[in-house]
Amino acid sequence: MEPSFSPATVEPRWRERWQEIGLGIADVNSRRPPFVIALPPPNITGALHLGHAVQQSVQDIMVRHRRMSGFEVEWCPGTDHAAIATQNVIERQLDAEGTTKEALGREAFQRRVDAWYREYGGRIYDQMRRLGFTCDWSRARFTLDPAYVRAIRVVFKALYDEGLIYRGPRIVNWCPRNLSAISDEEVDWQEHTDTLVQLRYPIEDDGEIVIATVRPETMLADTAVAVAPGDPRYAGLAGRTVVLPLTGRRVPIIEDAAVQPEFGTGALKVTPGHDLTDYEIGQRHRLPLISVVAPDGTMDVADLPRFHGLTVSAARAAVLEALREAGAVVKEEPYVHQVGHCDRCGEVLEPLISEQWWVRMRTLAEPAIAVVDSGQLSFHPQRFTNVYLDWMRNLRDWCISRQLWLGHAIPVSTCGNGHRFAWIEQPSGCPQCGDSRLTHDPDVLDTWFSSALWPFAIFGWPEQTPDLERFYPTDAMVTGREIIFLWVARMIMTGLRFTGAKPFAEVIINSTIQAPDGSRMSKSKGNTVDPLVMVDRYGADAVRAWAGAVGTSGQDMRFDEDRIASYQRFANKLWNVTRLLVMRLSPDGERIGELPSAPVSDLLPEDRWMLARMAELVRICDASITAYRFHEAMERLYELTWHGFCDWYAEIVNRRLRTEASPASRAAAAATAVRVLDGLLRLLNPFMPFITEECAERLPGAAPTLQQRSWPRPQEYDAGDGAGTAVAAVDQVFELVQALRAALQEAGIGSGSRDRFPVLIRAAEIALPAGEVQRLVEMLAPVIAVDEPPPGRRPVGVVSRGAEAELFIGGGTADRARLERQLRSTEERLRSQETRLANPDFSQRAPEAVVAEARRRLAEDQATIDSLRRMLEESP
RNA sequence: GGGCGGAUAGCUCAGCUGGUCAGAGCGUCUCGCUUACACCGAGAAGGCCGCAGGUUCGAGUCCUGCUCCGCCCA
Repeated sequence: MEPSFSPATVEPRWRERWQEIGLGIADVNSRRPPFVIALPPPNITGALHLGHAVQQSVQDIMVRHRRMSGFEVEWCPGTDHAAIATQNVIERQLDAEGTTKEALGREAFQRRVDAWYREYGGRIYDQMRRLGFTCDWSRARFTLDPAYVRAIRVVFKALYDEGLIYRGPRIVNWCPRNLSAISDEEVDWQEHTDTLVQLRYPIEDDGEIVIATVRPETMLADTAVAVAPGDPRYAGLAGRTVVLPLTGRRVPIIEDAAVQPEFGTGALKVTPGHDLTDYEIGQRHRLPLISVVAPDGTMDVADLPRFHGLTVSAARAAVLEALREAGAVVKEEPYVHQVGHCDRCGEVLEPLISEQWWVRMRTLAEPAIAVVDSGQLSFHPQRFTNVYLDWMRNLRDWCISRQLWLGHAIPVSTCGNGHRFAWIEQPSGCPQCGDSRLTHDPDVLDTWFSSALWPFAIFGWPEQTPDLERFYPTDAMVTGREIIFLWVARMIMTGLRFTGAKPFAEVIINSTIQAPDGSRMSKSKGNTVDPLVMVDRYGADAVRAWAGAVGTSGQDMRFDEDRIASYQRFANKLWNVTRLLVMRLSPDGERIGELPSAPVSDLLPEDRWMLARMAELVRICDASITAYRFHEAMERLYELTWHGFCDWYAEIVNRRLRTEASPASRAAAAATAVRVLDGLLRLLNPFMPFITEECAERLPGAAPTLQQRSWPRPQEYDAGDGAGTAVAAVDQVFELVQALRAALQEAGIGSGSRDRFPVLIRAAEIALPAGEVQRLVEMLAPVIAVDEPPPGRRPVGVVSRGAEAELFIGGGTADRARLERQLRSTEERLRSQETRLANPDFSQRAPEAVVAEARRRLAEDQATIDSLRRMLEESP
């Protein structure tokens, strides 16, 4: 084995092995209980980003753990056609070539898109494979697959026929660049500094009212002025008429609760055609709708040639200038507010009235609220339950149409006689009158409409396929919290409505990784981290272990590359402790053959200590993973592997195997070490699959993959009766060793000293025979135990929990200071324990076990103090 | 405006249902290339757990208020 672990040479080999044996491909006929996750489909045009790496690592950890626990695992991957994103990519290419999609025509454009999908469609899968994810690649789905398209039409038609999908003019977030509607959830709000303008509107007959606005150009479309009900400043004005400057249009003053009296002047210009809030006010008061902005984002006011055709921002300046001329401007001040941008192209969105397709959400939402409310479907961390419920209870109808060139065509046609109908198969005639003059709806569906069906459409729904029967409903949905509304909520609604089942039992929200300064990672800021660069730098195992350690903490986390590096070191450590055992125990230095098993009666205290610690670790890992606290499992695995197994146990085993210990002791050490390492590798496999496979292959009992081995059980690490005592005693010995090392170091003797110093140990409080304590201490510190003080040397006193020792270092180094320091801190702890016990309320009200423990510690500290005092008296 | 989350060693973070819980990694300091590992080993320093009250025998851990920071919704 090489002296250090090299991910770059090891990883490809295991990727190939897993592929060869079909790891991840589920058998629909298996008798094992199923465990199923549908991968939230990434955008097919995208590359793997850090968020994916974390989220998918979490899923792979879950899936690998279940596979070892006896489940038939189906982790179904897929990609999403991401209509707007893809269209933008292709349009940019065309632009670079000096042409446009309109010049190309729909068919040629579609060919370009298909070519793009062919070239990049598999890219993200290749990237996922580099991280070792064990998806069921044989079942990979794409939202434009024919079967998937059919599922979408079936859903659309059902909702349409039920009246839950309708077409109508309403206000939408309009992207003037894409010339398409955008859903509320795809609006990217950014802070802008604009000018808040106060405008004087004359009231008919007499008086005036001053309103505040950041969008003066939309005053051309005002249809009312609103004030808060009961606002004393405007008492009696409701019902009167305002004459708008510039247009001279007469509009009413109304009262509406949506008006915030503290904002601006407390009077609001109402422009239902160009503002969402105003639209709702307009609905309530039956105000007329006026549009002054065209779909391309220019002013559409033919009767006002001064403004007609200007862009909105040019019009803003022009209208303001005209208002100044008219003397209508009262005040202008800078104002910071949030402006909606297109998530995909960054363009400022224009709220516009537009004819669109909508889904009525109310009836779909009710069961989706109930299933979460009743606890049948739960969120982790739990607090996201309310985020979901609040949103669901205030749902607006969902705009599902997009004016794009690619995506799922809205399956609706209208015949020459005006009959409109939804269809599943492309129709040749009107089902009502047979007319064959059909016009298809030109719009396509929102991409989220298709993702909403993901958990069941991937398994062939609406056909009753064996996959669907076996793998649906799924067990868990792992995703980011920004996706709760976009996906999760919609999946729950459609799942319940169309399959009668909740699409997954649990929703696990993974942590969000922020840039090191705490800001959001984004491409535009250029502060993103490429997970594959991290893989190149530290290895896939390190990236995954890091993801496991941060992915389910429920907290946002600043990116810290050093933390990934620390898992690279951990992988190297694991490699080297394996290397140690292989070098000691294999004839060829490459692979350990079968080892004789050691009976419990042959185990030495440290063997039992190691086994008991291992059994405890298995229990902790089980509990943590079950509760989705992967960070806890990873932390404990790291801790015991490095600081339990490598630092202590392997050190001892190394010496036991090299010195002339008895054959029984050698066998016990070898068997225990290999058994524990094998267990650690299995526990670590979900987190770090490559390194663990590579190491496990060199141990007895290797399988083609660790994924075919079983998940460790605590009973495998039986340490015999009284293991608890052995653990406590060995812990005490280790503490004694540390105290000795510290004293030696203080005397200028490093741990690597070739000299061995005599030590006289008194360890009556350690529940081990004196010989055992001496044996362990001699293996772990540069000392040699003696029964009598050697003549002519002054001792250096050492006290630890349950033991004291005298070290005989030549020359007699002064060490009173160390003992005094230790005495002070022990006395301090003793005093606080004393006051605690002296309180009668404590001994009466606290649980007995707590009180007993306090007494035990008090006694322990008292003994330590006694030893320290005596040593201080005796030392010069 | 409403809601949620955070504030614990220099940095990034753990601390489950209140009783060693004051921790880890990185960084810093001191030794050491001891034939598994310098991607290492040994030792050490470093924090009144944001502030103020309260509940309790006992509070980073529960309650209230406040101050900053972040996110979501309107």
